[in-house]
Amino acid sequence: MSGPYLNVPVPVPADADCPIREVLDIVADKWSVLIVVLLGQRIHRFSELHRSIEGISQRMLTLTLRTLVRDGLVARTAYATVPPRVEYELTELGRTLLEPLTALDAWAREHRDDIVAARRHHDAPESEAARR
Amino acid sequence: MSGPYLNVPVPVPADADCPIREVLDIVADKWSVLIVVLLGQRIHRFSELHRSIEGISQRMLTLTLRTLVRDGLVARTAYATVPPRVEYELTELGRTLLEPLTALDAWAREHRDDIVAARRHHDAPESEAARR
DNA sequence: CGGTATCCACCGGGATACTG
DNA sequence: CAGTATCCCGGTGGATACCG
Repeated sequence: MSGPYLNVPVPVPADADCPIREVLDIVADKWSVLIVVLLGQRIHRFSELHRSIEGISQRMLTLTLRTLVRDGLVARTAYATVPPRVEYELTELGRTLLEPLTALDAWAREHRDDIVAARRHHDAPESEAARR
Repeated sequence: MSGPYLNVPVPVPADADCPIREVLDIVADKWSVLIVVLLGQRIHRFSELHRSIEGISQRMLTLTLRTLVRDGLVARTAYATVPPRVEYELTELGRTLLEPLTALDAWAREHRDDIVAARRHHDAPESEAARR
């Protein structure tokens, strides 16, 4: 863990069907990860998700959930009560995704300050020396 | 590792500034992860990246690299030769991102078949019984 | 409550041409 | 070689209204 580069077992991602591109197709959108993470904590009703995810529209919540169900990551259970009640939870497959997502979350927590610092340094007006 | 849910230490992601959303802002686009992964293997010249990432336009490669440099994940080195030569490599910070990305890649490799199966099952014409 | 349906604005991103 | 500049198309996703 001390060499200049981690020896990652990833081949060239430019291939026609490439695992990295596939996983990006699933999670690299605005809402999927947030939903999976929330469902990783407990079962949620539709309206609970709607309230918990600030800024999401009803439409996008529906569409994103539909895709997650289709991909086998989320299970949908509808109860024929009135008013209706629909619950969403992670499937076994969906739960396996929590591990890498948690790693990503941990990375974000550890390095958020570094990123903010990098941005500030980059956006600093021209010369890095000479302050007046 | 056998309970119904992994106990992930992620809080509600709906907060104003939330680590998960921040990391998504960085990697949840079409090209950033592919570039980081390629640079995780070795230094690349601009044209090497261009050839290695199938489907990327010169414009998007430039823009994405610029953002990655700004975020402190990638370092850019230009040599004043003619013709010019520009090399991109991961920074120390960028290399730390390889670990969670590798976890995500491993997940994709392990579960790609499950996802394909889930999709096929979901898209199966109506009734799961009765084949005629 | 948990959706659909419709309309539309925005912008990510491709194609192409040009430059230091 | 490594970009920049311009144009423009299509899909993502928000707002709103309606439905079972």
